[in-house]
Amino acid sequence: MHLHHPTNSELDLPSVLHALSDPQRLRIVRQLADRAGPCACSSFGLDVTKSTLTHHFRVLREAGVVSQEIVGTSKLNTLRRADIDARFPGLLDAVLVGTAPSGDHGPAFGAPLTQPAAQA
Amino acid sequence: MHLHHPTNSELDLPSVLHALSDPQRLRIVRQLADRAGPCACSSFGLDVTKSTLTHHFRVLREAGVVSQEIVGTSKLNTLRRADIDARFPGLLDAVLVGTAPSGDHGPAFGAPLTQPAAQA
DNA sequence: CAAATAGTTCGCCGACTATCGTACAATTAG
DNA sequence: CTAATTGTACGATAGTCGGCGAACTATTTG
Repeated sequence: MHLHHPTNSELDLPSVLHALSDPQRLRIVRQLADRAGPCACSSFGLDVTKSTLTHHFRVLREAGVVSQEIVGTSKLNTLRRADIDARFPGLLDAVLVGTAPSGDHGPAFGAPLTQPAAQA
Repeated sequence: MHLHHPTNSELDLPSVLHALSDPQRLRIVRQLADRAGPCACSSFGLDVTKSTLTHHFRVLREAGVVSQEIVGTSKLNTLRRADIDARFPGLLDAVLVGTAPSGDHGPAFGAPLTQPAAQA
């Protein structure tokens, strides 16, 4: 099953900005940038259910912000940094700077990397 | 009547990105950047009604992207470039580069860049 | 096989969005 | 005073969005 990823030249500025305009997705992108390696969807400590998580990752992928690869039962996410930089130079850096932990209500994503619901 | 403008430190990244994630508003911002001077709402050649225009300018103002000043029957809009640059360095430049006329259906109204008010 | 793990899919909800049209207000020009 | 110009306010409408839960698929592991 091939997940659809927009090509480099298909990247659309309004779509990318929209993908980045949600706080949850912004947290995902910042963590992805910090970690600089593929991460499973469930490893971001977001306080939303799995289905909502699926939704956000699809928005990010369809806008071309992340790429996803299925490995086992996981879907590994990678920031498409080079592609976005090539098409919209400086955009990602600016967004990441503007999302710096200082001014952010940090979710302190050190502890609860588990789903809020769906377990007991 | 004082229009509400968020202060510099009230600028919120998701809100700004959301304001910029609409094609019409992106056109407004690009033109504002090109002209580098206050312009009335109706001088952007957008193919939407006046009420829709009012809506878009309100979104831009409430996100802190533009400032508005009432002069006569007009409302003059200015890009809050310095404020945005201070809070989110590089963001506006990146967005403006990514909005270059190449990929846009250029409005091509090179003529009426005149300010309706303030002179005659 | 059975259980656990990781995501997906679907339907639903409430809230918001972009758009319109009509009616209105305020200022400027004749 | 009477237009004309510029924008606002107020619905209304069709659509999107973020969120949930429940049921499902697929893979890995005991």
